Amino acid sequence: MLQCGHLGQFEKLNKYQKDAVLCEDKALLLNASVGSGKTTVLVNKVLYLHYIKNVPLNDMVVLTFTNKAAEEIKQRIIAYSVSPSPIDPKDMCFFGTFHSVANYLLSNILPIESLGFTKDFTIVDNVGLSELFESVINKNKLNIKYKNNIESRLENHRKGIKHYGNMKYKDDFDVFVDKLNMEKKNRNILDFDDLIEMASKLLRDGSFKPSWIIIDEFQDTDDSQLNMIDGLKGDNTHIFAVGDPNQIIYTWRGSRGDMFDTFKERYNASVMTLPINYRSTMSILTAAKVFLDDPSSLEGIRDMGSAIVVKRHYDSFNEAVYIADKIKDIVGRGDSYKDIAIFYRMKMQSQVFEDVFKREKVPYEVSSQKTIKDIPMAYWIYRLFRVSINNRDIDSYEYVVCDKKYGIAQTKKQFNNLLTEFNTGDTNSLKGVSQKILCFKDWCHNRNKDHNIEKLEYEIYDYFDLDTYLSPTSIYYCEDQNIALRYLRTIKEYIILNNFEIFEGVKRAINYLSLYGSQVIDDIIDPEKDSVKLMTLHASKGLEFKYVFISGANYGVMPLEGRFDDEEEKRLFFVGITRAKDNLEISYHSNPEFRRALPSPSPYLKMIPNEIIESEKFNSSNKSILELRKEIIENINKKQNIESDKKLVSHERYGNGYVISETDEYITVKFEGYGQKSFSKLFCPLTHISPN
DNA sequence: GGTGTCTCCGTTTTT
DNA sequence: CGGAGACACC
Repeated sequence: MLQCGHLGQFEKLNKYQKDAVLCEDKALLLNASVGSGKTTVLVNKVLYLHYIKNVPLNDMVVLTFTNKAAEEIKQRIIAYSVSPSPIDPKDMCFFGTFHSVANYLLSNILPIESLGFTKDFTIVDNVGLSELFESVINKNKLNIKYKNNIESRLENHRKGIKHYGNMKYKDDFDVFVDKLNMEKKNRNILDFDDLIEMASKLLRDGSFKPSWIIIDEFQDTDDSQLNMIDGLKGDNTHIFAVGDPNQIIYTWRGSRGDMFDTFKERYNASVMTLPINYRSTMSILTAAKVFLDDPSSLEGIRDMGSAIVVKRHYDSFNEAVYIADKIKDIVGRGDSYKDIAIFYRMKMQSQVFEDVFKREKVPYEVSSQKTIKDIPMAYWIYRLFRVSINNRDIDSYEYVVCDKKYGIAQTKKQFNNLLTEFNTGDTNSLKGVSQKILCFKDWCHNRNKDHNIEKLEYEIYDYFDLDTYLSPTSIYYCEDQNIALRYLRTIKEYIILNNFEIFEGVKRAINYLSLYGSQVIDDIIDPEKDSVKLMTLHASKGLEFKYVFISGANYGVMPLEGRFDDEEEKRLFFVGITRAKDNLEISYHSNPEFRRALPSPSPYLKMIPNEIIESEKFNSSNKSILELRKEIIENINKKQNIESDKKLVSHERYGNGYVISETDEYITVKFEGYGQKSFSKLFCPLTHISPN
């Protein structure tokens, strides 16, 4: 069977990998060491089952945690598609994240009507969910305490914990939960958690039972996801789970540390291992092994390579300057910026690098967990479609009309007038965007079928007359137009792929895309950029780089002091060092700025054997360092002043103040005499005042 | 509106 | 554990 033509790939698999691919046990747990080619095994498993064992692709469910992982798997499978029996991407409809598979099942297969919803439900993102909270509270005049923490209170509630913390005085939270669930049914909307929960519930007594369930990164599974797997599993279903218990770094967000044991017991699973690491030099692996309970589960095949560099810097600023120089060296010797990454424990640690790299002209990119909300144009279009496909989605109507950049209503009064008109639904007297929204369905149905669907994005762009809202004079015009067209193009591609009728297609595409966040348009903003990558240790999981710098490995930072699971912190450090292919450099600071950090190195550094470490002497000859520091600090101050002068706000209690910082959900304001205060924007007691 | 008491948060983040 | 913020009570 191995000589089978289109599986030449098999010959490249090592013994362990091959065994795992060929194993047909009812339940198999593959313990895949770091860098051991687990995705290769997963992809080959699917190909083997499909081409050799004749299991149809749409009889397999392949589950991942991120869209990125799902896309990679699908792409690699397509790449092996061969001409006598090419793979139709449509057959991989059950390949995706837990959420997207749940979405597919609920909108196509499962009887969601029995839970009070219809198949054309809308998925709300977290912003939409917060809007819903607000409207439920206002509508029912509920007294809810700790409004900033509603989400964690809901999570507790779901787990059966009725009281939040040690809260002494009761509020209307129970009523709130009931009303919220009612409102969801009224509006026919589901949030991310609902997708998994409802799908699991309906799968359990349903008849959809695939032959194979394949799960990637199994160590990240949480209880609700395990429930969904349970629901999918029928008497004849095979389960194949791949993961690495040494890379459990997400227990704080629900993944369970004992998931491997649970799996073994519940499904009576056999266990195989993938021990061979192809990625890193022996020095790096030797360091990594120190952090494993069972070092024998990780074998290397590369030679020693360079020693691991451990360096002490005065502080993070000096380190940033030093690394900037070092990066220039590396690039000067022929490697690229994109071969280099810098990891740290906390997001705030990126700032120094950003400031210094900007000044030193080192191209860099901070891996920030962007949501679609961070790309205003994309989010606006998304909300425009939400209300266009569901006219009862008043929250979205408000968003579209009142948005400061693209909206048309400047005041609450103007909005209320527009809303009153909108609610009449009189498409003849309405004008502008309101009319377009209400007529969108008819427009789709009456659209000239002869028009080439390949141009659909431009048709829709013109239909909504988007140019009006993008204001052609704005400096963002071109970028916004690109983003808008890119978003529309993605919708079009989805419609073409699935051969949907236009309105139905848009409706489904919007749900599908809301599970994709900012990735929908990211690649146009950030095309294969050759830049140094800055990210947290958490964000580094799954990636690899030729050069890895781990910054700020001080006592108190790694492991981070506080109520933390030290074992998990250790695994996090392990994840960080095993990203390095050739060179690894770890630093700590003798004068750390972080409050809880001590000037001594992390205990983890002392665990690494001395013979593979090269501790360079601290280089203090850089004369311009003080000047450079001064210049950068001045720049930062100047920037902050300009920004803060612009945004003046007023608060009932604290009086006037200016905005220090602002995110999607929170706004921080400095008041005279009261200092800094942060507010949730949703329940924001602030009003803007003009600078004069 | 002020004061004393209660309660939470610290870090990481995907869908 | 300690500080900041939210809440209750007057």
